Amino acid sequence: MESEWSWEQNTLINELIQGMELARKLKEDLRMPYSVDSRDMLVQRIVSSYEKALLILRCNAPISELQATSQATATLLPESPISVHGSPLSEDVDGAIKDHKEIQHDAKKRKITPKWMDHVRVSCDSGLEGPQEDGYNWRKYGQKDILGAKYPRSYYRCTFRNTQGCWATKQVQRSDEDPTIFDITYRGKHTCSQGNNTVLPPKSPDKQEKTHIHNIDIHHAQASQESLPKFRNIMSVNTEKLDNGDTAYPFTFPSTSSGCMKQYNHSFIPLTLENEYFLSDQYQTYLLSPTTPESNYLPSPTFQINEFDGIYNKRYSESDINEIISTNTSATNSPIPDFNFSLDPAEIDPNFPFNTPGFFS
DNA sequence: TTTATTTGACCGGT
DNA sequence: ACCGGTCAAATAAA
Repeated sequence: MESEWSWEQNTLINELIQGMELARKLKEDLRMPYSVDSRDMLVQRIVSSYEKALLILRCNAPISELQATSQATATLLPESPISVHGSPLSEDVDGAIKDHKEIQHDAKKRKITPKWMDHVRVSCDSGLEGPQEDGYNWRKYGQKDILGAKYPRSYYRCTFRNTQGCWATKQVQRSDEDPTIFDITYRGKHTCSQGNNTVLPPKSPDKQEKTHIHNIDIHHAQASQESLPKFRNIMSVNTEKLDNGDTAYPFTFPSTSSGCMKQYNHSFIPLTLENEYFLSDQYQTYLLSPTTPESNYLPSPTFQINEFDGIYNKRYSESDINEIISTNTSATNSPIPDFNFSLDPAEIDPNFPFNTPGFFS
């Protein structure tokens, strides 16, 4: 928790500094006669930076505060999950209820209590394979045709399930109505190092390259206003209040920080900061600004809940053993967040109490 | 050779 | 019996 907090502090400072630098760039840019697009992009990035910073602050706010906020604005479902989603489909609501029941049922059976669940809606146009990049390493373990659904549902589990006992899973299903939209259901919280440190373990250079190109493409498309890969991230979050009174606070950045978000006014009210935009303008399209590549690796700052005390007592397959051995070597690398920012004292108002006690309280 | 994906089989719940 | 979720052998990709 200590290192996590530190990470959040760093990220917060990073975002604030980034916002400040971008604002300065914008200021310079305004003196030039060119590139309105560039200005738009800068503004978007500034907004995004402050948005994330505020999100971090918010998620570290006292629980009661968060609760009050969410309950004041959200339409509550029966059984109390504060369900929020941007989907116009009532199916999501049903799914949330159903999953909630499943969780309760599972809790009886296996003594494993997934604490929270997100429903994230991501869409992208062609050219991108789908919402696979959400900052975590997933391993596909199944695919199933679902009754009444055009497209099959894919099942993923955390790559580190066996090595670190991380039981996070997700399901990805392409929307019937809009095939460019993927409904992603997250189950369980990451207890692996990528969840704890909220950074990805080092990827292979190859993968890093791919990701980087991916981001560049998005930036370029936005900057040039051509063939914009419209990342419409309609986030929805489902917070469940559990029997023991614990409340887990979902928090997730969009799988990409570039794109366009839309929220419908009849939907539930998410807890996430993005949705404050939706509240202020209930049918607003919000363009997420492109940010630095590393910001794409901002997974959920984890409110660590180690409820997954179930023991993976199934037999290991040969590939699993291989996975354990091979992944352990990389896991010991202790990935260190690469924030790629520097604190230039000259750039910061020395009177600004970044490090005063209580600033991060 | 290692790692990830595919896909039919299997399982438990309804 | 049906359905959704998971397993694991086979296969593909790196």
